[in-house]
Order: sequence, then C-alpha cells, then structure tokens
Amino acid sequence: MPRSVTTVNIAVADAILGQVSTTTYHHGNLRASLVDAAVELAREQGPDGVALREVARRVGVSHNAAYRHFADREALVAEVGEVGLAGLVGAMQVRLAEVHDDDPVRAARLRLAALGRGYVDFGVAEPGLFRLVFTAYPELPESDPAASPDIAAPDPFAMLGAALDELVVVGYLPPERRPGAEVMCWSSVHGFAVLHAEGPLRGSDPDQREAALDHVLATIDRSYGAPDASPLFPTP
Amino acid sequence: MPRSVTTVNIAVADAILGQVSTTTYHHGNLRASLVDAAVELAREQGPDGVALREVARRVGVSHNAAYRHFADREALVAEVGEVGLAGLVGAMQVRLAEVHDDDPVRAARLRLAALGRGYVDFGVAEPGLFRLVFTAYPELPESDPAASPDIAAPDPFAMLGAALDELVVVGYLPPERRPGAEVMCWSSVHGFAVLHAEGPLRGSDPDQREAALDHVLATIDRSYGAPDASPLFPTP
DNA sequence: GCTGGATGTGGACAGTGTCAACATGTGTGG
DNA sequence: CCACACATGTTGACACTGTCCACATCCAGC
Repeated sequence: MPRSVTTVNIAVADAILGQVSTTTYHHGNLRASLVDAAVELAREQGPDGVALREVARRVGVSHNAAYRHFADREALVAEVGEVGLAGLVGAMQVRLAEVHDDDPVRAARLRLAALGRGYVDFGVAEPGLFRLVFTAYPELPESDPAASPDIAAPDPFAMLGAALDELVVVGYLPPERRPGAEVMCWSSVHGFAVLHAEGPLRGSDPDQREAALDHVLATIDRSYGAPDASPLFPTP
Repeated sequence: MPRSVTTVNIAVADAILGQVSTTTYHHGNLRASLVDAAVELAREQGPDGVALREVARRVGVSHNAAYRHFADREALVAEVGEVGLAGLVGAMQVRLAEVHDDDPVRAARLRLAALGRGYVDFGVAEPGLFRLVFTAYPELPESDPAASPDIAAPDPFAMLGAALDELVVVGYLPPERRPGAEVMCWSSVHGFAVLHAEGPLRGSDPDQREAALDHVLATIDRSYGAPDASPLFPTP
C-alpha cells in the first residue's frame, strides 16, 4: 500500500513546514492546500495555468479529489480570484498607509493617488493573479456606487469611491464634478495596469513606468482640482 | 468513399455562397477559410474558444489540415489577432471620418476624442476579438513613439500619436505636456474599454456607458488645453 | 505520362475537465 | 464499545484538446 505511505509522508512534510496541525480526516485541510497551489499556479502561468489535475498533483493527491471541495474548475478559480482580490486591496492599503500630510487637502489628493499606485503595484507584480481577478470579477451593479463607500472596505471600487468623497468633503473636488469621477479614475489606472502588466507596455523599464504613472496620476489630480492647484508631486 | 463526397459538397456549398471561385489544390483556399472560422470562433467565445480541431470541423476538413498552413495554434491565433487589429483600426477610422469642424483646433480635439470612441466601440461590440488582440499584441518598443506617427497608419498607437502631435501643432496642447500624453490617453481609453467589454462594468446600459465615455474624453481634453477652453461636447 | 512536392487524412499520445463507481477513514448513535 | 453512515479520497472511463508521425492524394512541370 504505497499510497498511504505517500499520504503519511505528505502529512509529515506539512507538519514540518508548519502548515497544518489539525490533521482531521484524510489529508487535513485539503481545501486550503488546493487553493494555495492554485494561487501559485495562477501566479506562474495566469488563469489558464490553473489546471485541476496539476493542482491536485502539486498537493500530492489524486485528480478528482478537488471535486469534494469545489463544484468544478470554475469554482476553484473563483476562490483564487478572492485571494487575488485580497492581494490587490492589500497593495492599495500599503500605499494608503504611506500617506502623511498635515494639510487635509493634500492628504486627500495623495490618498487618491496612493490607491492608484497600489493598484498598479499589484498588477505589475502579479500579472497572472491580476488578470485572473478580472476574469472572475462579478458584474458591478449600477447602484453599487450609491452604497456608502468605505476606504477600509475590502473592495477596490469602494475604496476609490471613499477617496473621491473625501476630496469633495475637503473642498478640492467640486461636487458637480463628482459624478463620473469613479469611472474616469478607474479606467485610467486599470488601463495603465493592464497595458503594463501583460499588455504592449509590459516591457517598459520600472523607472519609465514610474514616471508615466506619475504623469497619469498628476493629470487626474489636476483635472479635478482648481486650475492653479499646486502639483501633487514633482514632475521633472 | 464518403469523404470525397463530403469534400465535393463543401466545395459546392462554398461556390453557392460565393465564397471562393479559384478552386486550386484540394480545398481551394484553406488558409483563408481557417482564419475566417477562427475569427468567428474568437468572436463567439474569446481567445480560448479558438480550438484547432473545432476550426477544422467548421471548415469541413480533418484536424491536422491546419498544420499545413500554421505552425501551431498560436500562429493561427496570431493571424486572428491581425484581423482583430484591423477591425479595431477600422472602428477608429469610422469615428475619425465623422469629424467635421471648420475650427482647426476644435477639429483636432474632436479627432482625439473620435479615436477613443472608435476604440471603445470595437471593444464593446467585439469583446472576444478585442481581448484576443491584446493577448497576442507584440511588446511595444520604447522608441516606437519616436517614429513619425501617421493618423492613417494601421496601428492604434501611431494614430494616437498623430492626433496628439496635431494638437500640439494647432496650439491646443502645450509642447511641454506632450510627453506622457500617449500613455495617459491610451490608459484611460483602454481601461474604459476593458472594464466595459468584459470587466465589472460590462452590464452598464449603453446610454450610461456613452455618458461615462463623454466624461472621460472631456476630462482628458480639458486636462490638456487651457483651463478656459470651451467644452468639447455638451455634458449635462 | 510520370514523378515530386504540396496538401490533406488517420492514428496515436499526452494532457485536460468531468462523471460514476468504489475504497477508506472518522464521528456519532445505539 | 461498536457498528453504521457519511464525508473524503481513489480509480477508471469518456470526451475533448494540441501535436507528432506515417500515409494518401492530387496538382505541376518535365
């Protein structure tokens, strides 16, 4: 019975790696392991790289084992999408936390830019996951933007809405220009990320990309504030 | 020999449909037929939908026949990408041709907006082809923008560059703001197209989408011209 | 008229997702 | 305490994919 030996070895290996302690049932927490492996595969090869059989193989379990935890491949991919989305939100929060400015207006403007930076950070650093997130992304209902946005919400769109609301509250963005701002900002940053992650601009060197992103973020910032507003950051 | 009968029937059907008259070799022009079928498949199901065997099946030829004309699946997909790119350029040219304005400045501004409209037109009308175009798109060299852009070139990026150059020549876009404008415009419009074609905003109704695009194009236009420039088009 | 190279066919292999039948271990009710 | 039931994992099969190889066919030019 070489199979059970293998299983035991894997359980031991997991224990050594400190992955899992609660060894219930056969494998322990197969579901989580499968998601982990699928995420890794998505990072390496993008959405199409997430093959059920390869995932099972990496976890050391037979093909079809995944069917006890996921209805089909799409369900597993959706789970990976959740992980990717969390990563995207995390990258945005990292940039957000870096913003420090005593002037509330400048702070609000910098926060909006920070969200864009984090978004692009993630897209460029994890192109496979990034694309997967947006192939599995649920359709956004029209009324969603009306829901009170929260900059701490685990949802990029809600974070963007909150940042824009803050720009209005702080007096930088005129209220009459608020509608439509979400789509404008999202489109610009998303397009930038897509073009640089896996699109025609994927080869740009980081410095050039950084400068181009500065330009985009500064343009958005300038287009919403007063014409004579001070520049957000130095653009040579 | 039922196979030859089938082949003959297909040839007859093609003749009836007026597709092909020059019946050279076995099939006539298998290559073109394969590309046609592959394009159709890409329109229906996106890049992953173009399967060599299904393409061959639709053309009425055995699997493997395609290997006499394409090195592998990727080569066929690349060909489909060429067709898709031509469609994208065509959509941009359609919008471009609609621009009529005696004021050369307004004409130049409207032309830039027209390129964006055509781009989005194609993305929303042909989401499958649109995505395929940008999965197969070649990496753009850094120096490409330096090449003299031509608004009639069969290349979206060159068209954009030409439109921006014209904005400088005509005195609307200050030369010092010219660098970086390509990426800003491309990102905004590409992101808008992606989000609305297959992304989270794919469910937006056409009127709302049109209004949102107006907003994006107007914002770009405004961000480049003088602060007191007249609005490009009425935004309610 | 015949031969050679271009073109299309058939079969095979490895890979994939998915279903059905089977095996195994675990927790719980008697 | 033990046995049954159910959750979990395995095996095998089928249909589909891309790709390679050997073979068949057919047109062109000598």
